[in-house]
Amino acid sequence: MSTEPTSPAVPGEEDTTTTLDVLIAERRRKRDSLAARGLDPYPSRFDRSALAAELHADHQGLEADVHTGVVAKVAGRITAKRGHGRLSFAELTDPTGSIQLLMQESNLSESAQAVLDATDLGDWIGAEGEVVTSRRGELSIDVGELFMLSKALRPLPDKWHGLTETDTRYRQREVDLLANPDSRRVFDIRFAVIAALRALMAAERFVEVDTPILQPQAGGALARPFLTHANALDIELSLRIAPELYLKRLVVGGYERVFEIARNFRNEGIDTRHSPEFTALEAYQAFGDLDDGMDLSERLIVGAAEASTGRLTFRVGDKEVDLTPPWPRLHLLDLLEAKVGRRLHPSDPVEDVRAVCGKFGVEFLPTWGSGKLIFELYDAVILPEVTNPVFIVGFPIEVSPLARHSADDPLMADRYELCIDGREFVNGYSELNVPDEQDERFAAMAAAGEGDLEVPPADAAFVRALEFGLPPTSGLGIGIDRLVMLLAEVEAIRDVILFPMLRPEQA
RNA sequence: GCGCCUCUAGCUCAACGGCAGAGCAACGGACUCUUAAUCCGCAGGUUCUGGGUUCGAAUCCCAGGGGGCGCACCA
Repeated sequence: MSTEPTSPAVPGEEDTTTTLDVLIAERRRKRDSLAARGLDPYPSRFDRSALAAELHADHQGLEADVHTGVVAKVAGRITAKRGHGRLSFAELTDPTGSIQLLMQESNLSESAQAVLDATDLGDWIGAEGEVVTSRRGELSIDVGELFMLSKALRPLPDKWHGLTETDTRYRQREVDLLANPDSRRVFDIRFAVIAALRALMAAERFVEVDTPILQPQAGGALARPFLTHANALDIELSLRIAPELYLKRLVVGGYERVFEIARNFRNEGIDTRHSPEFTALEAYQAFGDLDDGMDLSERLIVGAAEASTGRLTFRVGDKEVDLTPPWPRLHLLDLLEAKVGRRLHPSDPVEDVRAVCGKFGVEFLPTWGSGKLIFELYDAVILPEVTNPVFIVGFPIEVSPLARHSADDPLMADRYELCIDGREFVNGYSELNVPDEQDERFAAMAAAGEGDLEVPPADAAFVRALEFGLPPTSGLGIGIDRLVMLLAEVEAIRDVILFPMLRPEQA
């Protein structure tokens, strides 16, 4: 035991030892003290016999000071220590909860005592002993053997306040997860949602597939892609912005029900609701139309909510959202008529629709047609009013280049969006399966959006696939991150993404 | 991209023009029933970085960096 060299050695020589260095050195010293006794501070394995939650469940309602005669081996991180001389308490936390370790010097083996002396908050510890209750009635392990499973060299954040600095929480998510139970709760919901969606889709006889992320031409949405380069082929590639076109090619190929839980990449703004990489479930169902798609959306979201949280009502800000089905299905043009006081239609002269936009403070570009303007009006005056889920049905063809036009209206598409709390959660439609029409729409888009970085060139391979015949198909996409935000009741998309994109740390 | 806010000990936060402090964690000590244990003692700082104003700057000003929020684009 020696004093740490914390004082400057030579005048003029820079002393860069920080508090953190001293804390780490202290933990290294304890680790080395174990090694010196022949105790491996990083052993290869440990046999756990019980989880904290199991112990609490199996020994409910015991009196104080009870000896059960049951021996258990537990493992986890030390999250609190309370020493009393020759008696110590510690809290050991595993993924299911915490269990108290009761350590009496008289009961501890010699090696257990050495491990106890070398234990800091944050260490991975294994403990073996009888399940008892303390004199105050707390369920505990009366420890006989104690094992260092992995020595933590860095100190943990404050046990009471946790880690609050958002920067650190995102950059060192592992620390956030081990220090902040609420962060763990959010991600538990996320992965329960994804597992539930997979199970629900399997039950609906959808096949899960995976399609290229590196694509010669990103399509299926309007967005600026990330670009990269393939050395072997010496070609430019894009990261996908949506899996849509490949999935429909699989339906052409005979996969009548397919889905992909797809990471998509869009090289655009980052804010509370947008992340450059985000996750969407896209599903395509042959012989279905938009009503089948809305039915499926409803089953998936209700099922995922129940499986991950057991609830159907959620707080969002100061509002409550109720997901209890069935959800209303309302036509976009009807809603707009009620809101703006006149019936609008994509066939209206563009000056008329612009006038309505002006009246409601909706800004627009001169290149936009009546259909796009109607969509913008919807975004500005309909969406923000929505709280509980509502399917909004019928969108202008002008903003739906991959959707089938309505049977009775060539300027409107059989497309719907599911809106909750002012946001779009699902976008779905009856797929356009007429190859010539698709080709024309690509060409029209390219012409209208010349110079626009978001408009992709026509996808010839996709059109060729349509020429082999795409059956009538219902397609939909669900934003997983937003769904998790709703179910976990958090405000920022970065709180539901484990390692969100940030500027790299300075060296 | 533009605007506003923020950065102090390992963590959580004070000090807001006048000696940089507290709690937790650490370190030394007391304690066999605590559970945010308690008590005594001790230590811990490039106040994000660089300039400037001032007798004096963590504090005010300028520039830069990280992060957050809002607006715009987008899902």
